[in-house]
Amino acid sequence: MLQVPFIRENKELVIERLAKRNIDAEQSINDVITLDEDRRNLQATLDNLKAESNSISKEIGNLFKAGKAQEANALKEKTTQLKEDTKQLEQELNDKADALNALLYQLPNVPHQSVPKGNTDEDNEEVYREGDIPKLIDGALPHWELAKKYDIIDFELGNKITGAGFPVYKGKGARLQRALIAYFLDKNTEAGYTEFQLPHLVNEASGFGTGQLPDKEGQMYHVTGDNLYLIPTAEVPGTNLFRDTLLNESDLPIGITGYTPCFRREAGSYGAHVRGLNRLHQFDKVEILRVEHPERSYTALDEMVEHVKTILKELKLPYRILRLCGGDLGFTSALTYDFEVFSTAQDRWLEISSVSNFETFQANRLKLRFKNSEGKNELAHTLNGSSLALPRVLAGILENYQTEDGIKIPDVLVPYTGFDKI
RNA sequence: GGAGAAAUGGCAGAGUGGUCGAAUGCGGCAGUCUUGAAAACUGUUGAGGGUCACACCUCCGGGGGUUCGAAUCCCUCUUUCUCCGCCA
Repeated sequence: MLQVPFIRENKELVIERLAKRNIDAEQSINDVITLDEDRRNLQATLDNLKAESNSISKEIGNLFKAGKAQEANALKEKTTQLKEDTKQLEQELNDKADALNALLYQLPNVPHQSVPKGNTDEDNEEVYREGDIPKLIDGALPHWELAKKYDIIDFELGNKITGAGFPVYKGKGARLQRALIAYFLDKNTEAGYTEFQLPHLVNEASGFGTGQLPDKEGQMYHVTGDNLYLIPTAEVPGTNLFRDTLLNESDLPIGITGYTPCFRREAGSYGAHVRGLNRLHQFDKVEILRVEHPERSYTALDEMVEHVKTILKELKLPYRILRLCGGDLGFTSALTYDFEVFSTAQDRWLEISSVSNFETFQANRLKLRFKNSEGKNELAHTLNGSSLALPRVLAGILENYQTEDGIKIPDVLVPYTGFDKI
């Protein structure tokens, strides 16, 4: 959620930057400013009314104590009108605040100046590319065929137990999956992130804190019996660790990592591009999260990008990095870099990581602040990224490492798998 | 799941209708003393809004209510603890 004082002081900039998302926000921004002004005026009036009734109440108390019941009762009558006015003003104030908040919830984060204007993923800007695209063997197969051939992932079995998008990993497939999780976690802790194990179900307040709620509940599975949501990413429980938190400046930066399964309804996204592991309802992901001082959050973003690069380099997978354009940028993000691995057998790029700086957008909802050097409370910046999302990495490995006599395991993973070939 | 108890400032812990944003202790910060430190003593020390600064408003787990007035009474939700049941 954007900060009203920021909007007030940077009106033109906000409108201009939101235009990168192809949003004409002028009307909304003007409304925000007006509603906020009204709200503050109402608040001031209400405060005065309250001050008056507070002092009358005090007086009544004193009169009773002095044994002047008659005078006290006379004063009581005076408060009747006050109470009515207060009630009415409170109602008006609530209405204003609700209207203001409803507007604010609809406004996405202000994109960073480097974000290119654009509509779709075709307008994303490639900023880096590394790794040679391997020459495939004759008769190279896409990963869903390989999964069947080597009997390591069973999609039909998942269909039976749950439904489409819930694959069952078997044998070396399961072991490779576990190896990847352990490898990613080790790389992240080596880089200074603290490992966490987080809940896989979250309450409404958490969904709200990271921006899934309100409005985007369609992407999450809802457990109605207990009014909880299955997490779509570790970002939700991970970032909400810091909800309603006041940190010391010396606590920053904070870096955590965690493995969780992720559950996404992906309503309406069916078609040719969702075969195999490309898009699932349940998948595994290792996430990195940071809480940063506003002055160095973009340095931190660069560090996270570099970190993910080293992992992909070690895995020897061909990848590229995109700076997302305004139209493709997530609602809560100011700047996002997507990592994509090249899937040779499918001849397309697969998104395997998304690294974002949310600046104060989440922190404002979370009330995540730190006490700055002037002793004032200031919103911190939050960032997160995948390192990495498992299924598409797995797809990339299966397809790019296939040989005539099996699938080779990347060298760095062998200590984790215990075998070097499937 | 059943029965009972509880939730107060960084922590511990008083407070059962008015002068309580809240005693006291610990902790923190500043000072005195000391070569320095400790101890002792003195002072200070919650958060949010608002203001140039004051004033003022709000906050005693969340929400609602009673009352001129609520930390205190009532309803409700959540969480924690104890006992019983069940259980990886």
